[in-house]
Amino acid sequence: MLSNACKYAIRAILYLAIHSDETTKIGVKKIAEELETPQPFLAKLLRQLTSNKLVSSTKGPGGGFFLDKNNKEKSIWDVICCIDGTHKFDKCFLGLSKCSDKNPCPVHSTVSPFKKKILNEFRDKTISKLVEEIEVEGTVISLKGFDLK
Amino acid sequence: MLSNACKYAIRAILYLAIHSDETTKIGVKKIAEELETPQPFLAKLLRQLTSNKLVSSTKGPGGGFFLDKNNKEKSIWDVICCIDGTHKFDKCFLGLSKCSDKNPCPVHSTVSPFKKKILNEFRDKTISKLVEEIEVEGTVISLKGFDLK
DNA sequence: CACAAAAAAGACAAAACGATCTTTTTTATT
DNA sequence: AATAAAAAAGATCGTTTTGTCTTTTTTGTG
Ligand code: FES
Ligand code: FES
Repeated sequence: MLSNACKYAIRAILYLAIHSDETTKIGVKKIAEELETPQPFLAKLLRQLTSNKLVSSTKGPGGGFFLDKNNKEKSIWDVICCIDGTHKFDKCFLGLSKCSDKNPCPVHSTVSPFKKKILNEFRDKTISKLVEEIEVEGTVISLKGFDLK
Repeated sequence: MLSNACKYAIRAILYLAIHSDETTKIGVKKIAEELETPQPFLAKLLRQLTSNKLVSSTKGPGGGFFLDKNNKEKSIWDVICCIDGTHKFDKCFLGLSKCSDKNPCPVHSTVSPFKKKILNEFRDKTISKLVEEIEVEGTVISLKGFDLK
């Protein structure tokens, strides 16, 4: 569904949403370690997010990445648009150029409701709202330190 | 979600399910034209499907691809397993190594139910059942000839 | 048998994606 | 001013995916 890049980006944003603010900035190195993602790759993604106003950053010693008030009002959907673009969600599951109720493919009726619902949730829920949920539900953005067998 | 290859394969199988049988075989050329897919690429995929018993074929003049009784009892899921493998459905939406209710990621609760539902439908519905539906509902596996603006 | 039609097989090319590395710019601290 | 820490920028590399091409094998037909 999403590219690796996009998954890293979303997790990084959530990490920043939880652990950073205007006065607590975090460097790529730390983020990459915590999320167990390739560091230079993540750096590039963070740049892209920063230039699209989804993440804030300051250079120099003590600098790093963080989310400000504005950034926290963005949504997962904004991140997806920024990194992957929307076409994956527009396209038909079987590769027809357009997914539409007008000329549905044979799996349209099973796939389409799902797509719409997820899309709405991703679009409507702000990062800060999502972080609230994370704190309540105890969900997880990294498996670092987990002992999976 | 699915690779291009897999989408082509599914559509090709559905095409064959509708238009072929033991006595009416169809060549790659025709199939590729009707589905508007790259011909040599599709040929390779059909070979793969054939060697996995999802499609039947005969060589020589008058030969071609077709679905026999057995082939029509397979499911979309079988095609996906054959071409893409299952890992895309096992993996977490945000890229955590395992998607599980045990250590859910922040979007697990919105994504997971749908994944399960779709997976079941793909697994349980045979190709022949699906073709029945296609005939009733008038869904479409190619946009060839459609005038989309 | 000779021929032609078709799939089977596999080598090869191009593009997208994933990831790394090096250099430059900015800036806080000494 | 010098230094060092950090992001910004961009060049580069490897792999996977996608797609093409050529050759071989099989087989029905005249
Ligand atoms: S038309 Fe294929 S998923 Fe909607
Ligand atoms: S754990 Fe992420 S989708 Fe299930």
